[in-house]
Amino acid sequence: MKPIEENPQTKSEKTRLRILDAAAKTFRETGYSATRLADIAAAADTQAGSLYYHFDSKEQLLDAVLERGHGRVFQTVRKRIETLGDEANYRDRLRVGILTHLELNLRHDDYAAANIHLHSRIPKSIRQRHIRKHRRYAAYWQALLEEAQASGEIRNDVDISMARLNLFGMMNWSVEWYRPGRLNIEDLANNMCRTLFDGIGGIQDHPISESMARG
Amino acid sequence: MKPIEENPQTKSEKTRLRILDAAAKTFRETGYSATRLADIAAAADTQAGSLYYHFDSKEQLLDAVLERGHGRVFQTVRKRIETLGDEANYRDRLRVGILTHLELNLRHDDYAAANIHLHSRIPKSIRQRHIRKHRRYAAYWQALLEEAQASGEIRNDVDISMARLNLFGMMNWSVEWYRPGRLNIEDLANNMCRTLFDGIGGIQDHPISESMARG
DNA sequence: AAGTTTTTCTAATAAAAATTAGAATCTATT
DNA sequence: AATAGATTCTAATTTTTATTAGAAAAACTT
Repeated sequence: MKPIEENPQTKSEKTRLRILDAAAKTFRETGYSATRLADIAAAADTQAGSLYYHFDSKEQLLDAVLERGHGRVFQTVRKRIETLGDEANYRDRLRVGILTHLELNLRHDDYAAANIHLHSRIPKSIRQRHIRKHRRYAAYWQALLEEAQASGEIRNDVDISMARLNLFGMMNWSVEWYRPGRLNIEDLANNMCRTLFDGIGGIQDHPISESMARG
Repeated sequence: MKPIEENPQTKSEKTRLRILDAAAKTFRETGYSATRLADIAAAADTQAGSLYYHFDSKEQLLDAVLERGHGRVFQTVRKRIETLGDEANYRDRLRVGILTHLELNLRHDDYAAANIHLHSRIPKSIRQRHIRKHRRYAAYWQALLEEAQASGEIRNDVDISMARLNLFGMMNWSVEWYRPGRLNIEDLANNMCRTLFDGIGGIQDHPISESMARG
């Protein structure tokens, strides 16, 4: 099987891509185990048997979907942040990163969303490889946040790993609840960025509460 | 089929509960579609066929797991917050709520975690009923946050629905990454609470950035 | 246009898993 | 200890789905 072309030319390549799109969409909506090849075929307007001309197995189809999705998110996020240039502050960089991550996951890209959706539920056989990729992506954000802390834009008492996990939580959970239309993705990104940096608490100081004091 | 007893007495009730525990654990770890009845049976130390003496179908098993899990989380969170009494401030109430939610989901309760894990991927046949329950739980937190805002502990310009979704994101995503041992759940809860209220940003004011200014 | 290659379809086959039936075992009651 | 009822096991059966095989159709070459 040839690698997936970004710009399919031949009929075969176009069909392969159509199938892959259908697979991403269906996996995302239904989960890996619960989707039948017949579902994917229907979404791609073909027959289950025909899929085998382009892919060796259901598992390989999943592998291709995850591969493609992950690559695109990482590349796009990095590129858009780099475009801001060196003078940009970290808060802006992070907002752009958040926006890009959300746009890909919520609007453009079933491939990306499938990655999140299937996160911990991929069959063992292909898990290893993809977990490694997730780690690399996490490491990228980790570095970004650490630089932000070094620059003073994040307080020194903040645990960066924890901050990253909280941020990923906000972002990735949106895949579960977000539905297009009602809410603008840019607003959502700005909101998450603001919540992360400034919190939602009032201006006034909070007295240290009991359970905090003993901790 | 009788309702599930909280304190099983008869042999039958005990076995039913053992099976349900096994189902919750397995569903949580593997997802609904991907777990086989044989897996559940193995975890319950019995045979696949024997499950049918206690449950009518795999689907009914899932239904029972979700039911039980949801009920317990909601009840426990509410009770522990009420225990704080009227004089408690909202930040403390929320911290206790977060802690309880996390404890149930990360440590005690496969039933609870299965609820989150399967969230949007429950078979249509039983989805409706459970979505209604999730809504009720969400409404409880929504009210809590609205009261906090009314009391002044949350800024007036904060969109409470969004804040709730962000908080749920932090909490529920932890089910994907948390593994017992390394990190203390109380620390985690305190951290999330602090991030939500105070953010991670430095003390100094941030100049309003370009994209914010035009929004 | 005839023939060749590529692609897709239809209809088997095979594998996996849920469910059922009936025999076997266990538990409680007398 | 004998019996009846409850529970569990084993071994089918059925259902569902992935996968394969071979025929048909489409596209391309000469």
